[in-house]
Amino acid sequence: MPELPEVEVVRLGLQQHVVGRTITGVDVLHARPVRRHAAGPADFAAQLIGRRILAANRRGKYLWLPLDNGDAILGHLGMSGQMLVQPAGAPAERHLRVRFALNSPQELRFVDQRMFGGLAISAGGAELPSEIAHIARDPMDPLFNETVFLTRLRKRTSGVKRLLLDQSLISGVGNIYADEALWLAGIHGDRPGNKLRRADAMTLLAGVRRVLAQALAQGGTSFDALYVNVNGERGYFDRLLEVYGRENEPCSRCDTPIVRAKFMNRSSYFCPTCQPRPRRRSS
DNA sequence: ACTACGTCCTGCTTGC
DNA sequence: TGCAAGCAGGACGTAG
Repeated sequence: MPELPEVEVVRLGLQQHVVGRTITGVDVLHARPVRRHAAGPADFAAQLIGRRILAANRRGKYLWLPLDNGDAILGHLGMSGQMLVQPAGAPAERHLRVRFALNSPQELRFVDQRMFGGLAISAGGAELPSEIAHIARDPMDPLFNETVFLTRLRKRTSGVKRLLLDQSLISGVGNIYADEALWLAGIHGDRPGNKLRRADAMTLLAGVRRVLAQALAQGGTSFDALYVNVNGERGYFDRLLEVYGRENEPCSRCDTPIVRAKFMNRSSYFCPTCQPRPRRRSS
């Protein structure tokens, strides 16, 4: 479940190991992850041969690699995507989808079990791919406009959890860190945005920033091992999590058992004492 | 413009 | 033991 901290860890790894390299070969092993490249897998590969990678950038949970012809490789890890830097001769991973040979002993591999993620070429997208122009800046971005965010948030009628997951409003937050931030702020995710006082909204934003920063600070080791664990078996964020995945465990603030609820076909975790449910909207 | 819901994927876990 | 259903979930398309 890569969210901002995990994607940023990947970006840093790409910056270190891939930027400056030239692509000498592309092997698309499964068409699905390049589905957003309309011209198809063969064209995807052909266009990239010989291109040099100039940088590794991120907007929200999207990554892009600007190329020396003004285009960019645009990527999203989805739920289970990994960017791995491996020795060229290393055995193929079970879910290896795309392999990039480089002018280097190492190659770049896109591995993705569930294939919600993918790669595409963004024409002229080196600066910022037009495909992700609608994605808001993330709250750690120096150019994130706090005032605009707070104002927009407090005009919306949806529950704040849904709003935190709206990447056009604020990017980088997923299901896990949304729950953590709401717990930090003591706000229930069902509270409508337009029912938040400005101080509540600011507390919530502070919670988002705090949990993202803490997770990022813990996140450096995964890519050093050339492996980003996105399947949750051994996530090193586990010990930081206060509510996510902790159903029936005592809240660290008040000992009330954490509750799990269904939300948007997925789970939400919260403390019913620290995060009281809003009064139900009369219909 | 905003809201809400369904869909895409695979593999692990759960239940009968 | 076997099989099916449930579950995980980010982003997008669609309808209202």
